[in-house]
Amino acid sequence: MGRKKLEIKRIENKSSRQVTFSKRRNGLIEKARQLSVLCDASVALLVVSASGKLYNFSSGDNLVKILDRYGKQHADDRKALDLQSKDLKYGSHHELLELVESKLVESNSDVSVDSLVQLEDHLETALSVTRARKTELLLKLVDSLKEKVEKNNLAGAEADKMEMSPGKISEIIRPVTLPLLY
Amino acid sequence: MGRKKLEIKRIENKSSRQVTFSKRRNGLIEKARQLSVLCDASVALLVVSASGKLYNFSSGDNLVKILDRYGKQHADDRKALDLQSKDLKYGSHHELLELVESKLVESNSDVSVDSLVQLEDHLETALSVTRARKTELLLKLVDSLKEKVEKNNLAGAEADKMEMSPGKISEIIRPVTLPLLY
DNA sequence: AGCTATTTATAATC
DNA sequence: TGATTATAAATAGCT
Repeated sequence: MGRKKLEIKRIENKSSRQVTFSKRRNGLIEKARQLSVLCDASVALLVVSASGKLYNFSSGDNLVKILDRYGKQHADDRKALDLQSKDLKYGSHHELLELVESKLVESNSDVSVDSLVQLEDHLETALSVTRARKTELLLKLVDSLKEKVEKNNLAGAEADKMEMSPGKISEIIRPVTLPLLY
Repeated sequence: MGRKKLEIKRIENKSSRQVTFSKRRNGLIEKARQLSVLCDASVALLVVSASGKLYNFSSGDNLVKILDRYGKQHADDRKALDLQSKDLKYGSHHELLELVESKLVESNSDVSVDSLVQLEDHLETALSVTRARKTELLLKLVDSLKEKVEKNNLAGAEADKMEMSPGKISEIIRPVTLPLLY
């Protein structure tokens, strides 16, 4: 929808790829918002640029607000954060599945099966939104730690006793994450 | 972009809401696909209609293929499915966080912090895609259980010894899921 | 599900 | 970046 028809394949020119990314990302997020409002649907959208920046949208504002409360309560506390995500993430989902299965084998109603399938979808979407929100909380945690490090550098100034280059840190961490990324 | 300008608020007429949902959902998914291709970005999109049907898109095809291998190996086996999602879900993410924190407090390099932040984003996106895929596997599981139930009904035909209405099943399950959904 | 009149999104350009 | 504008796309209202 521009001056020329654009083929849908990777844009080779780096700067126009970036410009297009920025425009289309905004457009996509706006479309997602519109769909959720117009049609009363739950929408969760995650976009990560090639350079690694995260953008997201989710229609689950109620959920986000509740998670915010949790997050503020425990603020910078790592242990509390873990507890929260663990609680929200697994227990109930697993329980629900146990229930779904045990009830399914006992039931012979198509309608009930369909409603269970729908329920699972809702639950999974809610969990996805929850997890996206968790990312945001983790990013804030990282930022606050980063601030602390910067303050230490200004104050103590004897900070390079254990300095590590970006390269080295990457080497340590990539082996842990790669099996998940492919 | 239609015959009339449409305000962005819930469409009250049920059938036009449904039609609009169908059209715009397709449009949104196509846009998501285009963004991922044009700009080399990772995109994950989840849409759940008001009636509970799930539609999703993710650019993580490599990931999906690997998960398919896992899924086929264990096919209909519930225990294996749980093990799989647990393995993919928590261990490495948690380990990564431990590493990130311990290295952050020891490091004073902005660059390394940024690269870690990016790494976390990538990881979280990959996990989100993984979880979306898990939903699909769970849905297949439910379907296969449903089939089994149907077969039992055809064969044995003494199946209503423990029948349960849709309403009753909902009552049992909602209390478990609601705290997550709001 | 198809069909257009319109509205939107956006590619090129500045 | 940010604004402009000519065009391509998406889609609202009908059938």
